[in-house]
Amino acid sequence: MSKQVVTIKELAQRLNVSIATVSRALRNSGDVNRETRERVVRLAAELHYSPNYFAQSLVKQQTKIIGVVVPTIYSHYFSQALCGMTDVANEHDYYVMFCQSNETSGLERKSMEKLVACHADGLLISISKETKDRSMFDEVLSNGIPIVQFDRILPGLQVTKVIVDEFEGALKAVEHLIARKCRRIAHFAGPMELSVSVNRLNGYLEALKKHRIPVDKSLIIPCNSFEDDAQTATKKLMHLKVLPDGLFAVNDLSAIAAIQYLKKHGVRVPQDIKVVGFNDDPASRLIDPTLTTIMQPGYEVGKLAMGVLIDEIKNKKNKNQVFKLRTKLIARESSRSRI
Amino acid sequence: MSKQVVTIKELAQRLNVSIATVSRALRNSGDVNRETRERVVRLAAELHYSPNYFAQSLVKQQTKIIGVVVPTIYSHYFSQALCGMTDVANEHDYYVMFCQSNETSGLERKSMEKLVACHADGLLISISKETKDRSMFDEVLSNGIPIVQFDRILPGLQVTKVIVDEFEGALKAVEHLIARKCRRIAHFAGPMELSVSVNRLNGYLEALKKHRIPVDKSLIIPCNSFEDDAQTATKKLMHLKVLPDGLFAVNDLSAIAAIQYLKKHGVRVPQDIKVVGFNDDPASRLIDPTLTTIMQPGYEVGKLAMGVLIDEIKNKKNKNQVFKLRTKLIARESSRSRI
DNA sequence: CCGCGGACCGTAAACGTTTTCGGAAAAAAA
DNA sequence: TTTTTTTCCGAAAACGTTTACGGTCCGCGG
Repeated sequence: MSKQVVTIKELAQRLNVSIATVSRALRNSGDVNRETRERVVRLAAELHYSPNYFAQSLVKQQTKIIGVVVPTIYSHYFSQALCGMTDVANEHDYYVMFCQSNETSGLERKSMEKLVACHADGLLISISKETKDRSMFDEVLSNGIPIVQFDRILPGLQVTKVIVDEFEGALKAVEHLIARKCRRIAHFAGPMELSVSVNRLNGYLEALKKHRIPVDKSLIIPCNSFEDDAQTATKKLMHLKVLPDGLFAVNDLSAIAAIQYLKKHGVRVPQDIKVVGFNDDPASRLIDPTLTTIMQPGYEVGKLAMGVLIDEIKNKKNKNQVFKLRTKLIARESSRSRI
Repeated sequence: MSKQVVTIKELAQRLNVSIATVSRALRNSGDVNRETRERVVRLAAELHYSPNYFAQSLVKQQTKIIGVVVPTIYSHYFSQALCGMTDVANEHDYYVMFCQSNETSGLERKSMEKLVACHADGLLISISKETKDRSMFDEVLSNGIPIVQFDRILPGLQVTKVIVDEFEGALKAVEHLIARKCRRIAHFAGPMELSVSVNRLNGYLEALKKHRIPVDKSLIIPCNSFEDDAQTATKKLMHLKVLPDGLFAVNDLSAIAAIQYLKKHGVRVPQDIKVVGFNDDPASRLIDPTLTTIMQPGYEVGKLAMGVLIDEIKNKKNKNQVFKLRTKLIARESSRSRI
């Protein structure tokens, strides 16, 4: 930012009026002669004057900046959410300041510090895998900056949360398998530090309980979303004495990796084992067989989170609510009963 | 932003020194007694003081904000680029203000206006499909704000550009097919308003020319990346008198849609027709057969673009250069010659 | 004893706005 | 004419910083 090109002061000088008048004319506030106003407006347009947002922020005590910090944008779900957020931000003339934690709590903290330094009006956060410590969150809050958590939640914070009903989604997924006569259902479980993984596991357990299927711990295999991990998990699965007839994976990528691996080793999907994923990743409709999955409304999560945050900012009120969005089961070939 | 929690003024009062001293102590500039400095620093830490970024920007005449405007983040390639950008921005303590044009020139213009209003130090832009008009770009430039274009370029602007060598990538792709004995090679061509589509088409034509294969216009089928469009394109393809033995698609999504459609209609890939895509979308390694494709270094594009922009800002110099990154061919099953 | 340099710190201007308050002039009412 | 009201506009403070400039005090050399 080299020396501002045209300021309110320059306009004032050129028109032989005070800067106050110029400001009033442009803001359309207070009294100013119709003719004067027109002269001001005309010259402003002519010189492409645009007010310095920061100077305004200083006196208005608001920046119209929303800080967004996500673990990584490199995931279909978070892309969708960011999309929804910026769309809503645009409607309300807010800026979105984008930060990534790259799944580390160090970068997450640094991002939050930068965000309070630039006096963001509010923060939208989905925590990293590492995050345990709430001190930085408390500090943000004590600075009077509202936070809305979405998707990945740090428990214990008195703030509004926008989440997806993972539990119910997982329940639906497993019941879908049970309805298709699966009785030995395996689960690829995500990292237990993440609330979403826990919720999906709990949904799995609840479904079994509901249908009086005993829990077999050897069928619950830890798996960190990464392709390699999913392959090892699948290998473990295939080495069980009795092969399961169903698999509920914590996300689509591991489900897809599993399917690939199973196919390569002569296990047929869905005839021998039916598979359900989670996320409705674009890839899920591209593999063979297409993957049954649980759709999470990422775009809606983003829209809603940004919406309530802006609302809280405007009304200076922490609603401290939990918004839980519903998932949708999308049945495809990987769980079909008759071929 | 409710009334700033703790300001430099408050620190000064509490310590019975002037605000100038506080500022000097914290900035470590000018002379200030060691003991005084320590007292200041200690109290600042204690009260969690963080300077108001905007106030600083006002006097320093720089915001450390980089505006990024992309057509949509809802694409693997742009996600990667954004990722690279934020990583570099972080290293240099810059903010990234994120905007989406949703492929409309209206939103693109509005985003740019907002970005000059908040006095971003520089802009990183990949244009929308609609963009024809350069007036807004000129205005930004005339405000002294440097621009670096990446990926999708609006021709004629005297600014630095970071692009991928689409031409050479397409050339490689088609030569790969030719080397595998394809002689009737079709091309799904993207929208001609986009420089990238044009470059890929030209690469295709060049490859044919180089190997003295006559161009058959009926083999060049327009296709707008969308799934439906790709299906209609594939349908057209199958209705040709003689089926092509190769297909070079403008991007992976249309290639994948084509493969699905071909498979469903009994055409074998790669035996009957070999297919190459563009992008190395994660989906490309998940379908059956896995898709041969051209990898574009999205993350690197982002890193480089942000890097040169920051460099130009610091040195106040528009280098007006073109950085062309190389693609990489990733051979997979969809183009194998022996099965 | 005088003067000088250095160490330390305060005053005030500047950055570009918005907004309160009050004043001048014009118009209306008396 | 005088008073009141209205219309329009300017001065100045405020937002939270940085920084150029100058002042005070101290110690030291002469």
